[in-house]
Amino acid sequence: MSAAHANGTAENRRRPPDRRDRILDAAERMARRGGYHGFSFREVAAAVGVKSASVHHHFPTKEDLATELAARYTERFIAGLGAPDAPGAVDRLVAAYRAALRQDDQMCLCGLFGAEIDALPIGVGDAVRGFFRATLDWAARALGGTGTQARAETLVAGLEGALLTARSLRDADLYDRVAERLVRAVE
Amino acid sequence: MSAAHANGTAENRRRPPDRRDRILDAAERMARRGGYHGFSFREVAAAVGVKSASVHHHFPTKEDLATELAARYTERFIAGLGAPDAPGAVDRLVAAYRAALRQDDQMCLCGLFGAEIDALPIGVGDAVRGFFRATLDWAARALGGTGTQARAETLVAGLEGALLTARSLRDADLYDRVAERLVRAVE
DNA sequence: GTCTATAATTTGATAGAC
DNA sequence: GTCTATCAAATTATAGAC
Repeated sequence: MSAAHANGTAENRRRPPDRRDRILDAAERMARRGGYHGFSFREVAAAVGVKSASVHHHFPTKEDLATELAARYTERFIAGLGAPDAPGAVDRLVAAYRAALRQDDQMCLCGLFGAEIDALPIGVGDAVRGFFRATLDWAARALGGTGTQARAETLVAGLEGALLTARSLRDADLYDRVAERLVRAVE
Repeated sequence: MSAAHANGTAENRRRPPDRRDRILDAAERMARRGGYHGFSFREVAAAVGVKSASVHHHFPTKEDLATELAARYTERFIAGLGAPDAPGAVDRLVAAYRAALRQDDQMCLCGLFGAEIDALPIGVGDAVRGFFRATLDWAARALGGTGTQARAETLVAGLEGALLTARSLRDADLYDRVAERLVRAVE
């Protein structure tokens, strides 16, 4: 891989985001509001300051764009959680969903895509399942002990639902109340 | 109100669904798959066997249609739960979301709309909040005791998230595992 | 890599005949 | 209440110049 294409490798981190990344940033913001059918090439292009044909150059189809959106979201989400066997792991998972609510003021991308799962192109659905598998796996390691699968499922599903419900009712505190009880329930 | 327009009153229940109801039925099925931006007047009309202009006659705008969709969904959902102070109320709530998963094979309409809440017309968003308030109120009555608000929030949000996650992973049993633990957590 | 231009289709919505 | 016809705008996507 040449240096020109190696954004993300050791020598090329922290560069200003290139056009492709800015397209993904804009598309993610819109998809986390209105879902897969809630954003368009033209809207994304306008937000970045280019034409829709340029977006198609980087992502030929909407399935390509949305699939990469979900894959990048998953990578960042899992990476942002840190090590599942380090102290305070469960609290970090709660904080990650809490940041979506209070800092981003947005839904979890894959939570929203998951709600539309049967209306998504195949590749996007697969990427969404990848998010849930990765997050459940991380949570199971973070919890440890016995019955980790069902306990991880309760925590992750509960946090997704708490985020969704808190946003619907515009009551951010609801998330904290639910999260506290979920954590105690899976301890 | 004349009898001809009194569908739903004591004397006129159980009539074959009229066109307006069939439009709502088709629209609900589509909205529970793809959300607000995942269905169109033409698709709904085709499913019912009429033209899109006829759908507009019953529901002038998409906001009108989706608002009534959410309101009817809420009425039916709450009515289907029965009395919150009768025995087995919590299990009936769990069964209601379970039926969406296993019988309808669909998302909760207001759960999906809730995930898109910031991208919805005002009236639809208000109706979605009405669903969550009504369901949380019912759950709080069903649970009784102390701390009913937070316990009801944990149960309802948890069941919404369990439905969403089980559908995403195509693992219906996940819902049962999560629901069992949620019920114990809020007992 | 971005642009102009455009194709082909779909969208929400309206006018007016029957 | 339903239809035909239509509109203006938006949609995904492609061709080809620069």
